[in-house]
Formats: sequence, structure tokens, C-alpha cells
Amino acid sequence: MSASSCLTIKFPERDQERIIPALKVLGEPNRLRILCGLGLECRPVTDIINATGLGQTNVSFHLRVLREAGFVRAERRGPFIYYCLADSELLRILHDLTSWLDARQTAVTSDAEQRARPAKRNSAAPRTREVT
Amino acid sequence: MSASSCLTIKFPERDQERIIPALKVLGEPNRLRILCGLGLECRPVTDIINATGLGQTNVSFHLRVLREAGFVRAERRGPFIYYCLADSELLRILHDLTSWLDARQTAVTSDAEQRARPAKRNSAAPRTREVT
DNA sequence: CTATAATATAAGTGAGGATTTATATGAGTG
DNA sequence: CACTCATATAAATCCTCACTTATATTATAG
Repeated sequence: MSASSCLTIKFPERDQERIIPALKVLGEPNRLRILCGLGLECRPVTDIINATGLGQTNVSFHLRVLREAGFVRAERRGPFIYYCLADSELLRILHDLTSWLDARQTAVTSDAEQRARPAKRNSAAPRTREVT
Repeated sequence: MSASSCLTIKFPERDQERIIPALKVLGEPNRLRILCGLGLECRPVTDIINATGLGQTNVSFHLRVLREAGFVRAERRGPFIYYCLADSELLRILHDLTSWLDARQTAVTSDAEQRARPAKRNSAAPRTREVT
């Protein structure tokens, strides 16, 4: 199934428009650090502030964005508010992406080695082939 | 394996720092539209320009970012340059994310319906529980 | 009740990056 | 070769949003 869905993947505009806001949320470095830093734990805001070194209001702002995106949820416990992932599936997907980046990096490295080899280059045909 | 890795997922800073630039690339709406619009096909730049309605130079700029990120590759064919995904795995991951968003939307919708119900609200206890 | 701590929200600012305008580069044709 | 088309690159401009400062809100302790 996974293989067949991979082969037939299309990305209709409907799906694009759905994923765009999510990736905008995830595309901000500090926001992503906050999100990934949570891992599978519930953490008070003070923890997040200390862990990231960001300002309190900045953290609060980012948490709000994450919360409104539905990526994290918040629970008040006395004077503290604890934040955790709304669904660990998101972390799994991000982990997939990391793994893919790693694997690709490995592939690219070995690919680059092959490229480094053609010192005896046919100057016309393969050069115009691949734009880098 | 997938289940166990889900339960034990941690996101060390090393991984965070790896994924951040990738998500920055993917976090720009038009860039994502370009990427997803490619699907599994190789397309000339003119196609992309027409499909997205963006300016030529803007498209060119975004393609360069995608190319340098390693997400797409380019092949010159005569006067045209065709762009396609470097690896369909990325599309699969994005598709996973979309599916997750959809599934969560369904869950959120039914959750929101339950929330819409407490018109007879106990004003203290459940309100201070969950921060929205 | 007052004071303090934790956190959120509002408003202002400036930097990063998307987009535009101008121009350069590469490929093809006559 | 000159010209045209496709695309990339450089520089300038614009726009979005992250971050900061100021303040408000909520919870707790004495």
C-alpha cells in the first residue's frame, strides 16, 4: 500500500492549500525548536523559556501559534501552564523527514563522490545535462 | 518498529538543527505550491510559471532555493529546463502530513462539537482546565 | 485583601526574505 | 553573426512577521 500510494501520489490544490498553513507554522526555527523540544513530555512555559533562551513573551507568542494550529495543547496546573504535543504523530512525521534528510545526505555524499570522479569530462553532453 | 519508534521518539538538538533549514524552505507558500505542483513529473519552467501565475524571475528564484536544498533537480532540454522532484519520498512525507491534518481535522471537528455543547457551563472548573 | 509570580495580549519596530525591475546568460534559428 | 526565446542572476523595494516593550490577566500565598 505504501509503495502504491507513493507511486500514485498527486498533490491537488486542495491538499496544497491545506498543508501550506501548517508548514508556515513549522517553518519558523524557534517555533520548531519549541515544538521538538517538547518531545513527548508536558512542560511548563518556564521550562520552555529556559530551554530555548527566548524571551517570555516571545515564547508565549509562539506557543499561541502552535496552539491555534492544533499542534500543542495547554493545561493549567496551578500557577503554571503545561504544554505538550497534541498528537505524537506530528513528531513521527518530522522524524521521518529528518531520517529522509539524513539518508539523502548519505546518498548525496556518495553521489558527489561519483561526480568528483569525472576529471576526464566529456565537455559537451553531460555538462549541459544537469544544472546545478 | 514504527510503533516503538513512535513511542521512543526524541528530538535531539542535532536533529532539530538539521530539519530547521528544510522546513524553512518548505514553509514558504509559493515555494510549496511549486514543489507540490510538480508531483511526479518533470516540468519546464514555463509550465510552472503558468501553473502558479507567479513572475518568471520569482519562479526562478524559488526553484533555485528548492534546487539548492536538494529537493528538486533540473535538466536542460534544449532551450527549456525541466524541473522535477529529486526524490518522491519527500512528497510522501508531505502527503503523510496532509493525511494527518485531515484526520486531526476530523477529530477536532467532533471535539469542537462537544465543546460547542456546554452552553450550560460550570464557570469555574472546566474552564480553567483547558486553555484554548 | 495586597503582593507576587506565571503567562497572555497589545502595540511598535526592524530585519529577513519574497517580489519586482533590470540585466545577464544560454540555447536555437536563419 | 544577429535575433529571439527561455531562464538565471543582481539589485532595489516591499511586505510579513519575529521580537521587544508595555501592559493585562490569572493563580497563589500571606
